[in-house]
Amino acid sequence: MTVTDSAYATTAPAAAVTTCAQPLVHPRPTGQDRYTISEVVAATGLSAHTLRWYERIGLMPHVDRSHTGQRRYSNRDLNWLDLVGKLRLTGMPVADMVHYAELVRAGEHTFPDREELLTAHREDVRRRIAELQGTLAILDHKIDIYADARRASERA
Amino acid sequence: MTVTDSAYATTAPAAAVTTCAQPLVHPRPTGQDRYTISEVVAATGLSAHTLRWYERIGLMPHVDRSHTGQRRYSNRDLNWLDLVGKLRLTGMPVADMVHYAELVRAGEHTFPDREELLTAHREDVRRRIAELQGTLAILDHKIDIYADARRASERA
DNA sequence: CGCTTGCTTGGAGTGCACTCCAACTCTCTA
DNA sequence: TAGAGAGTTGGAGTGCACTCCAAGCAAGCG
Repeated sequence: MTVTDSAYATTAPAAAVTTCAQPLVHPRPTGQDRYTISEVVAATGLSAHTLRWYERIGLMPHVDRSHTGQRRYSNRDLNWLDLVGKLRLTGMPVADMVHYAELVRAGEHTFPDREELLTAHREDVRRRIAELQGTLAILDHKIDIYADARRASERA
Repeated sequence: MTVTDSAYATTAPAAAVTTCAQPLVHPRPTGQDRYTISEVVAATGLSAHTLRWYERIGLMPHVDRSHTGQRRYSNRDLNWLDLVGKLRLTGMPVADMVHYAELVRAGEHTFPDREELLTAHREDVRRRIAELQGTLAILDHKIDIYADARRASERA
């Protein structure tokens, strides 16, 4: 297992799992390992623009090319995009994700830095969850008021 | 107590605020009902720019003015800004908040619309909490991997 | 051969939510 | 009376995360 294997791979070995009945998230278009950009668009929901932009800003490991210069994404790339998608969902700024990608490229000696970055982000996510739950209570309260008013007017 | 404009003009605006110990939520600078923009800045954490911008885009009810044309915010305005702040924390787009503000201005007959808007938003918030919790699990998993590596190297 | 489809590029444009600027007025204090 | 300091305005600028564009290349098909 190489450095990049462990680093860019988010979850299970994905290509091997073709027997899986209906993977809900990110169906891998073929069982193979060289996907065109449009296949990746279909698999990830990102636009081709965004995929190329991610590459330009250094958010992707080097994507392989066909003999005609077209991108060929590997399963590892897809796994990486999976992680990026999760981090993005949590509102991590792209700049931070780029930083993380740089750490991954730099090699195993950045493990502590990566752990720290993710731990800090986890704290952030926890804080946000708490925040959202607090707001949920306020929302409930206001909705109750409107619902009470509605029930009162329906009775009348 | 009759609150005249000149009475407020002579009151040093910031003086009252500097003493404030650190009440958790939105300390109301004076016990009164006509706050200057800088008092509202101190109370809400929003910038004066943002407060004026909120007004321009229709996110505020009409803010009262002093005889010299300066804004004087009421406690009701502060309460409204409080709600806006909560909604903003949950990532509600400003356009939606403006829509809600319009409904409020339109009167009580918009109660059902308001209830619907808030209910839809609550669903959104719930979805986001679930999303964040899902990501938390992935974060935990990756942090574990790095932590294991660190402990292994510390033992070695 | 021409046509369509899919991909390539750098750079420009978009939408959101602020954020700042220049030029001005008003009031208070020295 | 001069200057500091808080406030006013419309419009321009900023940063982020895309999103689109124009021009061009390569492969497959009739």
